[in-house]
Amino acid sequence: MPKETFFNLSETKRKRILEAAIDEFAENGYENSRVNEIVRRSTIPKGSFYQYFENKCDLFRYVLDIIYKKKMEMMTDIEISHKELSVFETLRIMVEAGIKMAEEDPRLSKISDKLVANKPLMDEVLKEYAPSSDDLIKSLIRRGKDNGELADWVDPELASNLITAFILSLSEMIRSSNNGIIAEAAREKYLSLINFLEYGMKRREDDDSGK
Amino acid sequence: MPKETFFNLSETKRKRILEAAIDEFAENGYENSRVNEIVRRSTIPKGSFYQYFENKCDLFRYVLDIIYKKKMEMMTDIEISHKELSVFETLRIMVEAGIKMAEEDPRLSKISDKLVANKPLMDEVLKEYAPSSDDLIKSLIRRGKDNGELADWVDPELASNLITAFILSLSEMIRSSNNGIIAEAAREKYLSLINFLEYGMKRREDDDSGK
DNA sequence: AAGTCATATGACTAATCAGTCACATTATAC
DNA sequence: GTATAATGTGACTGATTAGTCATATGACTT
Repeated sequence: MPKETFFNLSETKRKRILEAAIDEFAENGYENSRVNEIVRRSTIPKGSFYQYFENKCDLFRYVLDIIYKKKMEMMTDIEISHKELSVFETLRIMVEAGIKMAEEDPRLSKISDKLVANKPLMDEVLKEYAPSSDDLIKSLIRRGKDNGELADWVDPELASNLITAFILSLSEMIRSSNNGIIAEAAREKYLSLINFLEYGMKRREDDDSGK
Repeated sequence: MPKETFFNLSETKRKRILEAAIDEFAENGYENSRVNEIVRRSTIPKGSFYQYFENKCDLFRYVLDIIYKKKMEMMTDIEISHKELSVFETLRIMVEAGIKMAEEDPRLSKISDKLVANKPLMDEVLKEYAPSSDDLIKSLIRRGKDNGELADWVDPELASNLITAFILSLSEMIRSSNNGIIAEAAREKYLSLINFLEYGMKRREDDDSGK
């Protein structure tokens, strides 16, 4: 968490610093982002940076926190943790929220994508957010298998990797199309791909599929 | 390509340098690998390194070349470019070759996985290996759509991303299981996942699926 | 006006790189 | 044996980092 001094700053200055940080993290990911650059872009002296933040990591985690809260905010009205929803309904909601994020501020979705793609860093961060070693999607899959929604042959580890990967690649497609029309096409692709996954993974009455 | 001086070296020394480089690249990927470390591990002076190679990139591309040739070698007996094979038969062969690689030398498969996961670097490298901007899998998908093997709704870009991602995650699973028995389980998962993809993506007689 | 405190500042340190270069050693030629 | 060329060598350069610190500024207190 940033120091008190940061929160004592005027909103405009705080915004300026955050914008610079988000730009830098979105462009380069955590490891390749440079404090010097954030400092240059937000026109604050380097010394001040370390008055506001413990270190680079401190600022990064703060940005992640903002992203996390924004994503959660976008999902609240649909009450994602509600048990009644099926695995794929939940996925559809998560995907819709992701698209909304990517449209609203592509930089934020880029930062989380870059994080998810960086396995060791992601594991580090997950330790804080998720008590178990499971991420959101993996636990969703587990629940689906437990309540018989998903076919027996589905491997939670593998399926969640697959789903994560496909969300990532779609998210990238949306971002690379700064054109709203193409983004609409990507939304359709998202949903058709979830249909595809549902079609392949759901448990059937005469269950023996996939194997 | 390494300089002539490198190829004039005794085989043991050349091996030692290559082993050190493969270790380093597998552990850290291209960008985070350090020439200093390669030099230290292979107990050659830094100056000599630059007598043998133009620069770090020169050595990396040479290692990639070795990996590429090894992978091709593993696929030759099955003649992958043969037109008769279906998309998913080809995929199965590629996956089998990938598993063989990962078992034989996990470091090599780790290097290529790290490369594939690094989009900008991968694009750079692809320019040299693939004349078009398509990688192997994307052109495979295109062929499958052209000859009516795959359903109309399949998007080549998306499908190849998806397949690449799932091969990556399985490859990682195999590597993380240094146990042969678990590797065998992963092989089964690989194949069942290709079945799953085939099941979902192939064109049906009464075609309207997935959409 | 003097004192006290939080904040501002940018030159500085120390580490880590890739890559170079002047000089040393060894092999080859005559 | 001496000249010439090829190789070996590690200290060095220059760039780029994250993070520090001594000092300056300004605001508020008495």
